[in-house]
Amino acid sequence: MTDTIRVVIADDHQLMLDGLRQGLDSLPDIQVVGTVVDGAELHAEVQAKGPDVLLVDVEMPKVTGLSAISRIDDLPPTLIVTMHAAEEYAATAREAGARGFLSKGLPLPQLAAAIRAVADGVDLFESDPRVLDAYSAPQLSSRAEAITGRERDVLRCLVQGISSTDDIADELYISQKTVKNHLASIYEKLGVNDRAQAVVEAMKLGLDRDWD
Amino acid sequence: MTDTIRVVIADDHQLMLDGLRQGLDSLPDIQVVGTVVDGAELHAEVQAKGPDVLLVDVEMPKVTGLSAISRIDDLPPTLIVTMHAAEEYAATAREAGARGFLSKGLPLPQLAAAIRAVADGVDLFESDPRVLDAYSAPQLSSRAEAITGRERDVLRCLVQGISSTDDIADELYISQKTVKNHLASIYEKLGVNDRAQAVVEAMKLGLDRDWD
DNA sequence: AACTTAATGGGTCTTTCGGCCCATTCAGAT
DNA sequence: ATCTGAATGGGCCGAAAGACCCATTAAGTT
Repeated sequence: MTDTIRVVIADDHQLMLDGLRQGLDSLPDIQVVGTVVDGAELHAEVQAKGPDVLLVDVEMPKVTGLSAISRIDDLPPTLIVTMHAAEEYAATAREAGARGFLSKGLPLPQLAAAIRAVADGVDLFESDPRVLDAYSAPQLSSRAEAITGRERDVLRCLVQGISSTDDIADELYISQKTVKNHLASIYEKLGVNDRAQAVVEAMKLGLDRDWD
Repeated sequence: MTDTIRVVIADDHQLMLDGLRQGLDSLPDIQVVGTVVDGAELHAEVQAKGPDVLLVDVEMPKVTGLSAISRIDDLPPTLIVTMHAAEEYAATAREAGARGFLSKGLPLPQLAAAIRAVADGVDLFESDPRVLDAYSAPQLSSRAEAITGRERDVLRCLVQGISSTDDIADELYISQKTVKNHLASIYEKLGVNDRAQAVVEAMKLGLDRDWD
């Protein structure tokens, strides 16, 4: 249902950009559509990509994160991240139009939760921190939500390399026929028509993991 | 052939840790086996995990990266990373036993190259920067190396969801028979016996991407 | 009480897949 | 000049997979 959240990141450290891109892209509901290393390029990137959420580092050479976002007319929901736990910028960040203020000391799942929250219209400055709990689990797409528990078990077998009907049946203690039935349902729900494609889709949708 | 390089990372920013872990783990030849947020824990982690390479941030609260590594007896090849391009620490880093000194402004592929280089015994302080070029491509495992170009094409079709013999044949402009031949070779080389397992292995070994 | 859905199972039929035999061509290495 | 390996192709056959019908049970919902 929920479309994937398109994110643009601004940070002067390329390593941080690459790392965040990998981390966020690995989640089924978040997609990094652009990165910039300088506040000066942010404006153009936002216009070009039209992201749902902006992730901006305060500390940047030339144009700081805060002044960069304050000069964007149609600012998408924006999160400010900072190296230091410093609250000093928080007030200014809020004035500049940001929706939240985070430390880089947070683990990635919490960042992801914050992204989902602001994408949903939440203003983290005004909210109880506990609202994040509601956004901690990745939102699966409608296709993925339709997959039942037992079907997930079958998919997990597949991505573990247990691919033959017999082996899956042994693994799950059910008959070969039931395995085939589950697979047929999976094919229909994912819009595929064999095991190889099911594996690809399952990984793309993140159905292979039990949620962190 | 080359075993995967086991890496431990020390950085006080959890986000950076999570990001790097994702980024490096996505490479077929590098595996992050441990992370610490504080220099104080580094010693214990290194003893517990016995990594091939250490990746340490200089700036850390309590115990700095440099003092942390200098008190490790059997120091593995170590790279120091820093936020600032500052050369000030470089000399001290070298004395503390580090093999290289990098800025966080580098893109991830270059970090990966540096990791492979030091894992191979190279001392980046003493070497021409061009040595990194030799380590820029991920080292594929022996199984993966055996895969020929055309077989890779077939694998790429599979991970794109083109899984039936007919579709692959159309995609690659060859006969169905040739597709089956290539698949048979792939199965043998990867030690699998159907397309679904081949997809899983291809993704695990990183054979699905064209190298960055 | 009636309804839905998940999970389990059966049967049948056609298509596809994978294993095993083979040949030809061409490029590069010895 | 020979040899090897990659890439292309053929045929054959048994086993597996996928598509299509179906039923039963148990757990929730309304």
